[in-house]
Amino acid sequence: MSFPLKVRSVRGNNGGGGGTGTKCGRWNPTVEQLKILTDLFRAGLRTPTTDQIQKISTELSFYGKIESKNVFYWFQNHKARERQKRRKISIDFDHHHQENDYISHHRQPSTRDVFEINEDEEERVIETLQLFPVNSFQESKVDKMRSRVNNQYREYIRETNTTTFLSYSSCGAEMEHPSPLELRLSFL
Amino acid sequence: MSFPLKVRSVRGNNGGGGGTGTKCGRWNPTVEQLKILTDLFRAGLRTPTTDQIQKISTELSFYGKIESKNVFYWFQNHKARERQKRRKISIDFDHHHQENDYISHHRQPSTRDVFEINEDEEERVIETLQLFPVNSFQESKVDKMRSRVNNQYREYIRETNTTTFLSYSSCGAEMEHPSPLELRLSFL
DNA sequence: TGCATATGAATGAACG
DNA sequence: CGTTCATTCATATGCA
Repeated sequence: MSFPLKVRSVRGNNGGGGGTGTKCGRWNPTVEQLKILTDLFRAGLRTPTTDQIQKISTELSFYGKIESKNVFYWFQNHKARERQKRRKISIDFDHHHQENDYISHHRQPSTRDVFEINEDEEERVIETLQLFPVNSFQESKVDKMRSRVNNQYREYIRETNTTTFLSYSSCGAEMEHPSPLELRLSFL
Repeated sequence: MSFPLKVRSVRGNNGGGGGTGTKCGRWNPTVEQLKILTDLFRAGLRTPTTDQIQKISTELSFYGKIESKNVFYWFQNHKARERQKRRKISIDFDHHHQENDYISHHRQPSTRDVFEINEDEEERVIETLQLFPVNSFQESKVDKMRSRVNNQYREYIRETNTTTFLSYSSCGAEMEHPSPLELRLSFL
């Protein structure tokens, strides 16, 4: 089903111990966090940059304990699973081989197969996000640089901190929790 | 939470398939292999040369199926992830509560840092390893090779074809499986 | 209760 | 080397 309609039971204890559970096991997003993440994803964000991850993390930290790695993993997983889902579906669709015998022995339940074909269709990945107006004119430049910078300018990078966009005017200091997507996107 | 200390589970059916899994998919280090690799890493080894890779691989093959490329990738990944882990620590301070001054941390995100995953403290990188006396006399050659080696494994492969690095004349062509770290290091 | 599933986390492999 | 992708591991969770 599209995205978790499951309302993670609100474990109230998101304060001290871990926010994810009683014993600080693994992070478990709160509904607010999940909504924001999902919104961002639906808006086209797939592979946030480091700064984006940081900002998202910071923003989400208001709603509960979270680390940037959680945001990182979330996007990685979400993207991967969307891809995987699509892939399986297509295979199942055009190939459609039902090898009954093949499944002879127990297959490991660990392997996730995908079953749901339904999906509230996502927007195609927006190639050039316009979500980040501040960076807009620089973003493409940065993007291009990102991949090749490391070859020759490895040492340089430190200096060429291209990110000269500090325009989170409303980011953080004392922010309400903006509900609207628009507002959320703005802090990036 | 340190980390799960997952003893790579039962996939280990090291018999038929491939030693790494039922389907011989990708390599999965056995605990012994992992320990040796980790030891070497902790001892300061970061970017093994081609022959070192060969020797390590040979050594590890006793404990299970392994190819040299696995060793190559392992070090690449381990090094990269250690770095990104460390890099992240600097900015992922507690941001549970917003600082009023957002610019407090300025650190140039080289490209994409990720996060911190805590882990047992690593030894500092030993600048000049003395662990590998055998190669000492051909230091320069090794140095030259080194830059090529770490580009891509393909290049690494190419390298192995054209290079005359069969220089483990007296260095453990066939060996027992030494357990102690000292012994392990010696075969390099 | 026990399995199926959803998903956080980890890591092998590989790309640019 | 930094980044990204694919697959797997490990849990949490939902349901019958």
